[in-house]
Amino acid sequence: MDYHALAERLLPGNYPELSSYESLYPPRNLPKGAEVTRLAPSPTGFIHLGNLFAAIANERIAHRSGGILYLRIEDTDLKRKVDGAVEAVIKALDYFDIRFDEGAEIGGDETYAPWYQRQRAEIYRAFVKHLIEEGRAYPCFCTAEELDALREEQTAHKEVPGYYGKYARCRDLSEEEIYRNLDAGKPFVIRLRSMGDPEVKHKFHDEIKGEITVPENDQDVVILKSDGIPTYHFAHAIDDHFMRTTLVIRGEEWLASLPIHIELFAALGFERPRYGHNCSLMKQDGETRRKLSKRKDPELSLEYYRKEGYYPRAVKIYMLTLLNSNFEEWYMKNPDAPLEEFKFTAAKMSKSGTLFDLDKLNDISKNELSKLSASDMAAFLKAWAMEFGTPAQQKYFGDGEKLSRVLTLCMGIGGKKRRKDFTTASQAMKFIEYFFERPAAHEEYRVEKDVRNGILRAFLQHYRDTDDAQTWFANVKAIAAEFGFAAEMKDYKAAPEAYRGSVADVAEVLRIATTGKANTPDLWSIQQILGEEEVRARISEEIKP
RNA sequence: GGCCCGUUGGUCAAGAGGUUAAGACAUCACCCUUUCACGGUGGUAUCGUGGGUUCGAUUCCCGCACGGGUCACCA
Repeated sequence: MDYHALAERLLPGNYPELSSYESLYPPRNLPKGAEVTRLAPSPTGFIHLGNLFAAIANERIAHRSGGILYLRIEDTDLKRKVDGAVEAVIKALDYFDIRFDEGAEIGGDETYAPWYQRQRAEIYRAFVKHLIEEGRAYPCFCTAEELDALREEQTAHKEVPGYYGKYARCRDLSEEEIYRNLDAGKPFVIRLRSMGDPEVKHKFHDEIKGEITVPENDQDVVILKSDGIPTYHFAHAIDDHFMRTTLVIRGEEWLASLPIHIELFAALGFERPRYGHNCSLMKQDGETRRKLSKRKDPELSLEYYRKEGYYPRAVKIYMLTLLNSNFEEWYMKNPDAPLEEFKFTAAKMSKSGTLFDLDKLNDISKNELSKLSASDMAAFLKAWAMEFGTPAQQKYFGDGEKLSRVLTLCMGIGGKKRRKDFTTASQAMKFIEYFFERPAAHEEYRVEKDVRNGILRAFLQHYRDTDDAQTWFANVKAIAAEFGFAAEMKDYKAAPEAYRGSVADVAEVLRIATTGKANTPDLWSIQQILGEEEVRARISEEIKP
């Protein structure tokens, strides 16, 4: 068969010499050991923790080695395209300090552009044409229905499904049949003529998993779809070669198609990048665990964490602890060192699926937030409130001086121990709300109403804004004694039956009346911030007939 | 079902042919304390299973079980 004539018929026109692409996209001039990695999302705009997980690994490996991280958009499937998706991805990752050196909507070195696969159609076709000329690729006229029927038949006979060997009907079409189909205007795809035998296995070094065995591919996979756009597999081989990617860190779900990629690189005569297949982030789902899914787990979208007001650094630290098993230890030893100093390696990445643990994230968040200065905390909360907060919450930030006093108190700044009361910005808003508004509701009092009213009245009688903390608390103790509560906890513990309760119960009455909550930071300090007038008003309101 | 990957406490995990099998989160108890949040002390809890190799295996080898992934003109 005249493959050149066939190639010309299938993909007419003049394409550049293949070798010219090698000089058009020359090897990168980078120091030895520098890794070129990439993120290659499809433009659905949806980005979740799993994407961030992989993104951090790629970013760290590239930048730690003095290499390049670039963003390529895999838009070969039009159905997946969503407007503004690329900007959304860039923005979402930027929130976590993931910066690209070059790529779609980023710019940077234009040598390896364009970064949208749809704009690279010519390169793909040039190489597909070449494969046809070599007899390594052929047109296939099978319809979707025929392929479905084939798959069903194979499944029914317990055969491996797919387009291979004797099932590859168009593989050995005669010249005459091919041209008859073409003349009839039948749509076609281009398939790889696979030379592999899946019974033959090869050892393969995976940067994360170590030695693995990979069977040869025997599937005549589609490399060019009927719309003239390549499939992922083919675009991957071309792009990662010409964008000079050195290391592909990607999800484990790609391991199954590694045989295809290996054959493709070989057929094209390209040197392969190294690969590392990282485990997926799992979620407990009833009895079993499964990979995080975009459909079922909206709460795992990055947007969710932004809305809740998680501190981005905390999320990043949690991801790093999952990503590199020795990170946590390093971080404990170097709490103040920049995260960039950690020696991130692919080899230290986990081989097995990791269950996402919200408790752990929350713990890290709490700790990270507790390290912030009052002004950094204010800036973080404000940014959150302006985007997600209620108008009332936004108003908190109008009075900078008061806010600063509130945060100083709530975070225990200046004290011996930092407070750790909240995990997210949204929790923080709830935590400080009583400083800015009268409590909308009061938690339930444990002390009965008559006694309660007595305590509140007595407090109003003795309360002076100028009292220091000791004097203030001495007052509370006196009131406790007056109403039959133990003024000293020790006394109460020694003989609980001798008292109506303890000074703790009295303090609780005042606390709830002032803040609406049974649990707060130091009440004297809170009252100092609120001011005498406001405190009196709130307490008076709680004296109920 | 075929193929591939994986399996140390509830979770993330360190670890080496001989260890009291680290640490963190969670959990429980106690201490501190006017509440809470911290902080402190201590506790419960782990090598999937069967067979080898070996003086000795959680560690090395094989089988099995279990979990996961994948088998598109999606990526």
